[in-house]
Amino acid sequence: MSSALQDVSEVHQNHSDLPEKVLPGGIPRQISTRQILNAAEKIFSRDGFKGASMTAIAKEAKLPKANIHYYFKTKEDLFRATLEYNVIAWLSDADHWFTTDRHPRDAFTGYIRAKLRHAHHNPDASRLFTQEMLQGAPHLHHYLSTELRRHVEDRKIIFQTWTEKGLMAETDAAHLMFCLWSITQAYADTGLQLALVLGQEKLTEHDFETAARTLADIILVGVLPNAIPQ
Amino acid sequence: MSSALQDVSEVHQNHSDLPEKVLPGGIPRQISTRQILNAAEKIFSRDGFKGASMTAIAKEAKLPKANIHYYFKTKEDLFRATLEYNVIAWLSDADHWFTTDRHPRDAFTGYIRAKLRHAHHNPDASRLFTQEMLQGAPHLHHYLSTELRRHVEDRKIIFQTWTEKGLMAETDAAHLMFCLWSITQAYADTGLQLALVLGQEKLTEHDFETAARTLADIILVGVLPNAIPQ
DNA sequence: GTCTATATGGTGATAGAC
DNA sequence: GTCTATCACCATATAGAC
Repeated sequence: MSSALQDVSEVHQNHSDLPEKVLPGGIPRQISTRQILNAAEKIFSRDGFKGASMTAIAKEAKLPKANIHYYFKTKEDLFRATLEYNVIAWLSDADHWFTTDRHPRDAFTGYIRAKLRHAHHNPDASRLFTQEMLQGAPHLHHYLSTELRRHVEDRKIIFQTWTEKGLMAETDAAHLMFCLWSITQAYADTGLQLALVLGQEKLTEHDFETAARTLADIILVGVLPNAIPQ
Repeated sequence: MSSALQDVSEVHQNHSDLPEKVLPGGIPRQISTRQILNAAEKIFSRDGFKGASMTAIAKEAKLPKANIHYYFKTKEDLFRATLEYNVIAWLSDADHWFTTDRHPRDAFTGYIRAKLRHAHHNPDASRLFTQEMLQGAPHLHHYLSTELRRHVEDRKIIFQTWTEKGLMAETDAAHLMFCLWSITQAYADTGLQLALVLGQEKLTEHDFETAARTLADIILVGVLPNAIPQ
């Protein structure tokens, strides 16, 4: 299942365009496992690891409960597989926007828009990640302190380059990335509730557009140089 | 229990300085219920509504499980009470910073610092709120579409006044508040995991200080007028 | 008011027929 | 590979002794 960990650099709107080979085994096995993983993503994201039940996942996948245990021995195994297959690839998906040859203006705008698109189209994967973080990231501990940490370190260097070129104000990279990450995360996880506060039924494409623009406006002005407050 | 819904305008670091009368009944009942509610806050915030067990809450509260059911008839009742007692008051706690007579610079700085302090000192209440939002806010539906919506409407008017006075750039109030809210929320809910990414054991006071400063820097420059990007 | 003991139903996991 | 029937266990909730 380690192939699911590799960086998926193309932007995709759902999992159907992931390469077939990420799931091992024959065709019938692939169909069943994918069905199960998609169901698991939905149920785990809504109820958390403890709160989710194998019965609910089986019902969602329209398969007998025993089949789930045939493909994934334990609930724990299924959860890990769901994180790896549905979440981790998605996590680093918007990252190709940060390269030294880009202008920070384009990089941040592009990143924010890409992440918000993901938020809109893969709300379950996003919520699942948040659930895992809320519980203290027991399964992602290693991933956070290695791969994700490396990502942040890379950003730091790119930001420094931009700052030296005079393209960007001096900012703490880790906290800035955390800001961007948490806001886009929030739009995915609690967009419906935000709509409630706004007095709407649900978030429209237009709201995501407004969100992206407001966010980019705030971040950009705050991050680009030559803007002195007060 | 409706008295717990009222606005608590003073900043407090934990629940011990809430007025005694928010919990009805005699002294022994007060002691037990508070013990239970604090335990419930901790367990529900970690495991969610479905994931939490009455056994775990009882163990945390150091009381027999039957006593919990004596004071709060069902798990559902306990959850509602926990939200109302531990969360809703805390939610509107940092709001007194937004008044027309303040300069937006002071208002935003004050709000961010106050909210981050809460995040630091009441991580469980914060996480519990996030858990509830993740599950679609089934218990807070009414609160979101009435009281919280009114809060956002009030902010909108204050921001407009500031904009007219030339103290603030024109910004979408709802999305700006959502930004502020979600970031501070994220520091409370996933601060430990952020620390992991930063390569530390836990978030120190110094990190919260850096967070507050970075955040205020970004937001302020983006929100105050006369700052033209690029 | 407090707690022990228990009723009733749902849980993850498996054995074994097909 | 698939699914029915069933296991041992843990959940919420309550009855009734103190």
